[in-house]
Amino acid sequence: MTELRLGGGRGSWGGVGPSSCSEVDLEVIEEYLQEHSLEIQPAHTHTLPLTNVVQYVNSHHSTRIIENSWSGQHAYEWHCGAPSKENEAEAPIPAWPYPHQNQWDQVAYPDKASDQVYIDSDSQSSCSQYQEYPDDSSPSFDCGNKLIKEPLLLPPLSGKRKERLFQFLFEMLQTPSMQSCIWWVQSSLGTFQFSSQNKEQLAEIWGRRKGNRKTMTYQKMARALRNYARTGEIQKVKRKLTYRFDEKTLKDLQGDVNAI
DNA sequence: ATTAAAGGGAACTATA
DNA sequence: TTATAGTTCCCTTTAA
Repeated sequence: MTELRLGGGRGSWGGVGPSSCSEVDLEVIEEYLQEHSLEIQPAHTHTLPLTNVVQYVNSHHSTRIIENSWSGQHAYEWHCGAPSKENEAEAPIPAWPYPHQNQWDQVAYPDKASDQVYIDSDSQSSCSQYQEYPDDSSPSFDCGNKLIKEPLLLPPLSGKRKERLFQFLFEMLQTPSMQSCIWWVQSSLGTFQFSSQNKEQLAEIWGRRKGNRKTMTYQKMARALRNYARTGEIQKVKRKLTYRFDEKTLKDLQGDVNAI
């Protein structure tokens, strides 16, 4: 009971290490991003610092919704019935976060993920509500690659309105490389789902982007998500790790993205 | 019975 | 200074 508490809060800062779980993965990813930093810059970024590449992209790319759907029809169904591998096979390294080349601009999504990646699959989800569940352990991407560090670590620009959580999630949903962490269940309805295996990594990215003192966890991120139930941006749906953007929110987000 | 996920109160931080 | 939007902690409940 001798935890050092600084800043009057509950958190102890200064010695807080990163969460144990995915530290290695993040390092790898960050390195990867670093290597590709130059590729990221060009087309859309003008003179924006890397820090904001994603944010910039977020508001300037066109909407291409990648949707992973699944066959479950009831809450929790896929967890037990569907060929979920979540309990055993951990997804490799979650694909990583950065929209390396603003890919969704006119994307042909990565072959590797094509098994379960659909472009704007609303058009494909005509027959039943949900079709396929994403294979959580799928995307093979370049697991061994490294990703950029800066975008994840630099503090956000001051003076700029910080990105909100629901915007971040929407952005991640458009990011092919994030498919192993989050995917559309049904994009037309704004329903999306987190990966049981990789949700923590997504949360970490969020935390880093926000420049939080401590490592963000899914639990904490979900707490923020629950606040949206009050304000309406996102509602929880009765299915494991599944949420839904409010209609208006979804429209706004899509609008932002299309208003290039 | 165990565990992961969900839910929410309360205090706190950072920013506009 | 106040409001907003989380963040952090912690505890309880629910469901598989």
